[in-house]
Amino acid sequence: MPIASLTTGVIARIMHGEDVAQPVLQVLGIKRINTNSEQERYRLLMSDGKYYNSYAMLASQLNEMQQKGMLSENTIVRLDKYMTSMVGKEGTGKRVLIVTELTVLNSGDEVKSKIGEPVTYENAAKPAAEATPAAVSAPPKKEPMYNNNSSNNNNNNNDKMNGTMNSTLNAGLTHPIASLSPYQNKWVIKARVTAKTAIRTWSNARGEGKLFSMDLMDESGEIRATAFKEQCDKFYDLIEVDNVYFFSKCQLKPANKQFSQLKNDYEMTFTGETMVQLCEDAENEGIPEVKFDLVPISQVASMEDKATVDTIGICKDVGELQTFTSRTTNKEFKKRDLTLVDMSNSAITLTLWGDEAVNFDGHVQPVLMVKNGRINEFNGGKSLSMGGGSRVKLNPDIPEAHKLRGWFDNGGGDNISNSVSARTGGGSFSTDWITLKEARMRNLGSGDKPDYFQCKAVVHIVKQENSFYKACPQSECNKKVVDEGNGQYRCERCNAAYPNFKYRLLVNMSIGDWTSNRWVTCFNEAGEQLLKHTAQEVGDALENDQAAAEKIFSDINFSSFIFKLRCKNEMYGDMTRNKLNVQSLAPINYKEYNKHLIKELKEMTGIGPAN
DNA sequence: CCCCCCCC
Repeated sequence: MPIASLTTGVIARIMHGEDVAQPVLQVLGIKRINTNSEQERYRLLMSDGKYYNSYAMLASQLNEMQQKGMLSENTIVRLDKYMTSMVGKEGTGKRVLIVTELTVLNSGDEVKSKIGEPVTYENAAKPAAEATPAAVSAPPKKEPMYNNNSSNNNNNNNDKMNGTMNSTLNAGLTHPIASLSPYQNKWVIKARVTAKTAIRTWSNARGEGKLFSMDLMDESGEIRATAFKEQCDKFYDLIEVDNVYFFSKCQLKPANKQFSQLKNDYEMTFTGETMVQLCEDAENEGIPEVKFDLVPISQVASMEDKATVDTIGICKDVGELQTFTSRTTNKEFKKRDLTLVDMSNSAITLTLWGDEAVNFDGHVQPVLMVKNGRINEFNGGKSLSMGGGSRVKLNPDIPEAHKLRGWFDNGGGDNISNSVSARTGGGSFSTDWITLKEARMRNLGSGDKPDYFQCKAVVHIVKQENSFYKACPQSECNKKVVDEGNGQYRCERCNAAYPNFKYRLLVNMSIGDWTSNRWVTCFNEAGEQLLKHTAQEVGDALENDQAAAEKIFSDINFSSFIFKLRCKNEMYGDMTRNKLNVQSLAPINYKEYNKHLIKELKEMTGIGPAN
């Protein structure tokens, strides 16, 4: 590669405020800055062959280039994106150059030496008519700003800041969120509010107050912003989720990763000088909407405990508000459980917390779209809980939501066959993958308590005979009834006779995985899941329409599922038999199943990537 | 300057 020529003298122009596209510079040195946090920051000594600038910073998203050794001494680079800003107190501050995008044109080894005899740019004579940055001029106000409150009597200062922001906006000079850092404070971002918390109060040894926080997003990334006390009151009503705003004059600080899952090393705090201005729809171009990777509820059953998931469903049932005291923290919590259903004919519990639980009105059975719902496994069932980065959207205006609405309003939710959150008594740990052969070899089910495991298996034979029974119509009683032959059905448990009964399923079938095959029993709910028909439909078909029954049963032959099985020795007279009951079955989620296979392969061979 | 997301 020929050695690229430097843009001679450009550093003086840039540092006096001129915006020069793609200057070519030489790196004369780079070193890590000591910061209070663990954040890595690098300071560059850059030369244009005539001048050098020792106050250049590498934006943290470019740290990797330094770590890879791409920015060694003498390297020639092209600055594709950069900005300058004042650091430190007005008047005494230094102007720094922040590099956010760069391309290496020649490696340091290639160039070998320093080009020219550069001197500090501060020795350069300022241009006669200095190109003033647009941001410092004060054009007339364009729109009302939500800026300092009136208690700040420095009105001049306010006007200047209004001018600053508007003129920057007029010039289209907003900054990408990814470029924000504590090292420069003159910026305006244009960002969509993707989430907003309720106002929360705190009281601790260091004082008390209130706050709310919000998540902001643009094309380059996302950041959390928090407004305390006065700012909390001032901005809470103004900020609406999904709107796009211009923000400026917030304080940046390193994000505490323990509490934030947003992809940003920093977070920001509103200050007395913070300005927020609504950006009208017409100007929103390029600011992305939140993406929801919607997964059918049925699939959550085969996802990992503690993972997060996006899903959408109808709020079919709303639980009462519950209050309890945490045993570990002694704190009181409020929660409300909702039941979401979708067209996978599956139901899942979603738990709301705090004010969201108190204020939730689900009696109109709205559509709920959940972003980053946290999966909790409990006793073999999976439920969703709102936590850290979770958010929920009511009746979103998207095709999926309208489809669900139509489905549900036409009775779609009446025959939910799969309850993802149903507890199967499996303990709070996640279910182990065990093959059918291993289950035998390990004598699973021989202890006092049943054993639970899951496996991928194919349906071999489903027995039609005795696959259903007539049960007591009382909702809490599923006891088999005796047909008295006079149109009455007697339940021994309730000691009562009824004119009706309900069908219940008790399906025996042979399933096989790659190691072995076993006869297993599906009780009612699992049976409905398996046969994809309600017990009523199956019973009707078996009693009245043999051809329909034949189809229901043959349709599922050789289908594969992830089976969750309960294994227990049971006594039949003086015989002990090892019984397997199907707790639930789910379509194979290949992504999750492959994860399990890869893990197994790695354990067997010791070969493979970490994790 | 918050920072808990719990329970069965």
